[in-house]
Amino acid sequence: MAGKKQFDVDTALDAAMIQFWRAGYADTSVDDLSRATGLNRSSIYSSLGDKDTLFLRCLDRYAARYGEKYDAALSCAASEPLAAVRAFFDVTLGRIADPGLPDGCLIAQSVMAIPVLSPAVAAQARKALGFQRLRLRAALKAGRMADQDAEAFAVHAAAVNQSLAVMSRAGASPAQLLTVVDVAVDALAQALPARD
Amino acid sequence: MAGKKQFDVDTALDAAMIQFWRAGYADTSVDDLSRATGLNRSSIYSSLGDKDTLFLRCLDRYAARYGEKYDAALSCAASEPLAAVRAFFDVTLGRIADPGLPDGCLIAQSVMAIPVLSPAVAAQARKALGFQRLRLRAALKAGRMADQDAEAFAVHAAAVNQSLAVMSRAGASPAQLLTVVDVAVDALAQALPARD
DNA sequence: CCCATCTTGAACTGGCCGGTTCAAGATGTG
DNA sequence: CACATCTTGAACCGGCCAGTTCAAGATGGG
Repeated sequence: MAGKKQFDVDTALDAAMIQFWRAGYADTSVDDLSRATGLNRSSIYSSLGDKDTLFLRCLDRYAARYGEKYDAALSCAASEPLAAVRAFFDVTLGRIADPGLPDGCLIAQSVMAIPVLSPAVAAQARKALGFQRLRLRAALKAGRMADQDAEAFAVHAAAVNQSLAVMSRAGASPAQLLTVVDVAVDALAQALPARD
Repeated sequence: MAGKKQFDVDTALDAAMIQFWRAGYADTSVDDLSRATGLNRSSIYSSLGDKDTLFLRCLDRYAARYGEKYDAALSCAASEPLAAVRAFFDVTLGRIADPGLPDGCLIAQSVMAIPVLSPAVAAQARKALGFQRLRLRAALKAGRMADQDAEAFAVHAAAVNQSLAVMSRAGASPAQLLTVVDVAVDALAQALPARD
């Protein structure tokens, strides 16, 4: 297995991302990454970069992949704010329900570890987290919701979304998480007409 | 400094708790704990136990201290569910606003790290997290709210409360966190009459 | 005054950490 | 076949890790 061909970098990045996602930055060693990707230590350094660089790439990858899904869900129901929020939550619930993926959320988890992360990684995590709220706000405004309402709703929905990561990490059942979403959407539905 | 007297164990436990709270279990070494408490390595082992035991004690300490505050806040406004929920959030906001304490929440942070914690610690973290919801539910039921409404409200408020930990960890301003709470309480207020 | 008691600092162990280097071998090309 | 290219495995480095042990010293009680 040498000469001119290579392993699949994308597959390796996915494996590394899942490892970081499951165990966090601090509790993932280069050896863990080697085992997770099936790559040699040397290959990781030569092809994926050092631990910090690799984590940053995984964070970007995670943000890009699920960011697209959130965008797609929000835009499909852009004209109906409640449906958009529901679709937004469904992306999260779907990801959590996937048995092939770790619980929680790589971004929320990284944010919780900010005091012990490198400045570059911390900044990226903060940025990724903030982007969720901006996505929501943009979608709600696109649904012709008033600016300040869109901001308030986005803040609230983003908050509930983050709590799903915490609760799933604690082993909450899909039914419990669905309850959280239902109550949140219900509360927003009740608040919506009162604000119009 | 020897003979028959001792250092203050409570003070040392507080210092250890804050260290774990700031940096997390994985990123806290016994040396860090030694520095944080001002105690010698030997003294930590002889007086506070090994790292796992000490972390468990800190988790208990955290849960007991803030659990009492949540209970007190909830019971002061037991007859008025919305006021109780508001008082509940105020405890969290107050803790976050305290410059002498780390951001976030030790329990939420520990829950996020469950996959890499020892089973005993993981179970304790899960238990402590679940207790928040039970507190809220009990208080709401004491305020004569219907059982299923109390459960739904408790789930929702606990979720928002967890998200405050994530957001404060990301460096959110007190004003932003207050917005999250305001929107949540507002949404619950809108939903409340509709459910009566 | 003297001794039992407790703390303290330091050293040490065995192991894993992140990171780097290098020779050996597999591979496809000419 | 011969060669250049890339991967691979393994070893090594300095450092930090958790955990343990022990002699020296400070203290208070008798």
